[in-house]
Amino acid sequence: MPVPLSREKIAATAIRLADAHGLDGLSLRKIAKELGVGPMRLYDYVINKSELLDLMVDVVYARIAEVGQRSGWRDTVLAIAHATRDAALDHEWFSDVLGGRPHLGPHALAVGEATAAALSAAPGVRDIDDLQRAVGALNAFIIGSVRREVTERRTARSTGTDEAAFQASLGPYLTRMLKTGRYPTVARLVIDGAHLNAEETFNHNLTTILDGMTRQRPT
Amino acid sequence: MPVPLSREKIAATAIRLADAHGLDGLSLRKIAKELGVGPMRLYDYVINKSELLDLMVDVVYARIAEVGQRSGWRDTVLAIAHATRDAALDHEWFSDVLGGRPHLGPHALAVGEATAAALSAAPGVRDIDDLQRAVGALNAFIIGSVRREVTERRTARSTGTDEAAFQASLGPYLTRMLKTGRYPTVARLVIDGAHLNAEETFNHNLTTILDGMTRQRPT
DNA sequence: GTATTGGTGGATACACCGTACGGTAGCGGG
DNA sequence: CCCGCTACCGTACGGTGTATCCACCAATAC
Repeated sequence: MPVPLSREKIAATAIRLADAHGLDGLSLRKIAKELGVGPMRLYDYVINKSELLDLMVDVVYARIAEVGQRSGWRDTVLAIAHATRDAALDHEWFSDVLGGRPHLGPHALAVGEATAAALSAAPGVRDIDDLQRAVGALNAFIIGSVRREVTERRTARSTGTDEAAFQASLGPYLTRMLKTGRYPTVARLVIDGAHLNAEETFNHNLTTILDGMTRQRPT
Repeated sequence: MPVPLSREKIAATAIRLADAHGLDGLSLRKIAKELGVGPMRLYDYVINKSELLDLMVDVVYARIAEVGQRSGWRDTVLAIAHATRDAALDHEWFSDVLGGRPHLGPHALAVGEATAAALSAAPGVRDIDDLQRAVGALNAFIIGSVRREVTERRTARSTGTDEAAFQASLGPYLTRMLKTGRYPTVARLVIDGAHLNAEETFNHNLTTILDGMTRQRPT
């Protein structure tokens, strides 16, 4: 009644709900109720739930695209990668769809364009085949990293971070598994390795990959 | 009646159905019907659907683990990576859960152990922090690559591979977008770049990343 | 002024989902 | 022989996305 509803408003409240209760807790009925409207009203603005998801995704990409162009190709790539990671940490559901559907919204395309343009200016990227591989590798790394990190954060939150709660929840099974001695290296990683800073690790690996793929290869 | 049902049998038919109709098309009711049983019978073997998913995932990891140990660390890593990719191409739903939940089944742990053990023998991986980063980078790349490839394959299948069908389905929107001139680099990639062999690209990028992260860095 | 039309918003309905629950039938022990 | 227990199973509930129909109301035609 006050404001007549719109795709933007629907996407915004959908994002709010998804942030709060996850993608599984998101339903058209709840969105409609939040907007004080019957469920079927949403279908005047959106074809189906999948299109609504695309809408939400592109809103997030809009925020990522805001980082804009930096001075050098490398700074641009780093900025986009970190912005993507930040966005996924703010909207964990974003990591659930990352890489799972084609991102064709205008802002997603803008981010893709900025990334590709930056990489095409990198040394070692000589022709379009190089560029395609570089874009693929970079995006693959970002998608995988962000997914892993969000998943880790979720399990950490659900089990509790401290040693005791961890031992109590996954422990009965996982510690038994590790005690078998069949997974010594994994055991060492689990026991010794929880203290690494996530952003630092992300940045470190990102740097390594950029270095690796922009190095001149023997033709 | 004939064979009294078991976790393995349930997982097997669940995998068959998921292969055929995707993860969205998978339901406990359909699995039960396929087994000639009431839906609630499954709950005698499985706590809930999520545990069934974990079961399915670990069956796939069992196949990946079969590649076993190779002579050198590098061959081992390559074999595991390719086996993971192959498994995801055989079971596309696998890519949907890849990285989206902790993989704690025995076979998943075995694969993780083999990967970590191999990487710990790589040059340039000096302490456990290096190892943790290396494992993270590698897994991130694999997860992202496989997801991307499966997604591409799905959209290609749904739109049709040939130029005409592609132009007809995504064309009206995507070609219009690209015609705006705002995404010149993406346009070049889309128009010129479809012919790269997927496995080759995967292998190429994988090699690049392994080279990058096993190179000695200045302390 | 009245009848008709068009379009808009809502309620209802359907098919399906995961899963909680209550009953029943078969079987071992007293 | 009867009782109690256990293992199984059908039914039912609350939820989902979405198609369809219906009631209302404004504006037009006569």
